[in-house]
Amino acid sequence: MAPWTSWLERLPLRRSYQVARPRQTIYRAGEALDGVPIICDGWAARVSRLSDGRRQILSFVLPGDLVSTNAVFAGSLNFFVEAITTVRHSSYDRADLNERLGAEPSLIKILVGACLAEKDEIDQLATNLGRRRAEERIARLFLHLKERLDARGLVRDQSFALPLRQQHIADATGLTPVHVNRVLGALRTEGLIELSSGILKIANPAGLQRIADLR
Amino acid sequence: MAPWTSWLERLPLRRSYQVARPRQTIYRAGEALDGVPIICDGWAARVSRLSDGRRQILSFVLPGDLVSTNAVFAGSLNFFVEAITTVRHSSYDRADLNERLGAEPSLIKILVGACLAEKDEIDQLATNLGRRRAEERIARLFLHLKERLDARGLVRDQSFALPLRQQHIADATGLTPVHVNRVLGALRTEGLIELSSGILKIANPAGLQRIADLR
DNA sequence: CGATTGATTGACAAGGTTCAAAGTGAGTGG
DNA sequence: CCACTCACTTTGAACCTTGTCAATCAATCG
Repeated sequence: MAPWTSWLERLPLRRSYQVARPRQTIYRAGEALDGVPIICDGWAARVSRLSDGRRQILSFVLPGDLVSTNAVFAGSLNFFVEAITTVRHSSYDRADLNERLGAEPSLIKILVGACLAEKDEIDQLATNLGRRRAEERIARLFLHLKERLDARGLVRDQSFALPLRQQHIADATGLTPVHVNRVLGALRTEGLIELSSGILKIANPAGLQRIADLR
Repeated sequence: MAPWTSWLERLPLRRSYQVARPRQTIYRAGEALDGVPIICDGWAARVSRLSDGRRQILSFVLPGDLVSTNAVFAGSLNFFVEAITTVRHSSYDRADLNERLGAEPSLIKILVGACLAEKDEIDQLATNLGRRRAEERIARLFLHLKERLDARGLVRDQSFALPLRQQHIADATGLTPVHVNRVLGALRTEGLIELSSGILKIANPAGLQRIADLR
């Protein structure tokens, strides 16, 4: 994959930074959104909330990520954005960005590609939630995160910083925190992962991939 | 909502029709796709398949629908397309369509809008699969289909043709056919729906919406 | 008619949830 | 330095939703 973020970093349109503390809601579904938000630093999540408090994490937004390509074209979004760690974020001015896009067709191509990739990701997520069991979902989540972080050079010796609470993992996989805890215990016991104090090590990549049903 | 399909119908680019029989795979994930397929007649489904045979229906494609806006920009797709009923379908030539898009900025707007709507739909699906129970999922599926068919004038007296087998409903909601059967039984018993010989009647819309957690 | 496909039902198992309690670890203030 | 708090993790037991297996029933079709 091409360096995932270069095109974003090169755009000289960035506005002032904002900082959000962990657990803070950065954006509320439906709110007017003047800019196109990107996460500069820290982890955030796209979240769907049900009326009775149930939550589904639709994706994790990692440093350098556009929150969603939707924001480039639409003035509001249908999901919440929440900070997981302390998050530094900023926005492109939508008008500026669109002007820029008009001038550079190659940028449009990249953006469209990102949008299609986002769609494929959600299709994947829906498939995982609908048809995979707890162990599979969690294994895939970890491997997926590892892949994304690897592209950023944030993985060393099969290990990376994982700032997620078990509640986050639960909300991302459609499970309860208690069950996440048990599955993590099992994965640990089987020697597939080591997870403590915010560091996840994929101790047995092949084994985890087998569980994740990844060829 | 604007007439959902007018822009598609007006494009004079349509190619020859093809016909697929029920249960037939119209497109296989990864296959080269020269055209941009649309469903002219009948119901199809976007389907994700796991290696062990599990299946997840990602969306139902109704008459007049583009299968996916992805096909406008990409030469292959990451899901299967399968016929549910007998399906008449055809494709726009991608080059033709793109040329046309270049000439008509308004068309681009419509297409981008459709793409964003597709993303929101999948987000919805993921949320349903991850965080809602069987009854909720099925109730929402029915109400969602009703809404889409209503926009096409295919709903009369709260009733519409539903060509789905219980297996389809199961694959769309992440359940087993047996459990779908039981939930349908319950919904019938509670007087919320009437379903037989391919006709679904929403007998108690308010009640079903309550179950569906739709305000 | 036999064959096939789908719907329905029952008995049982399993995966996951709920509730509740206890354990752990990192601040924080005295 | 200790006690206290807070957020999170871990564990157990009971429970519930959904899945599995298997059989029967119903409808359609050549």
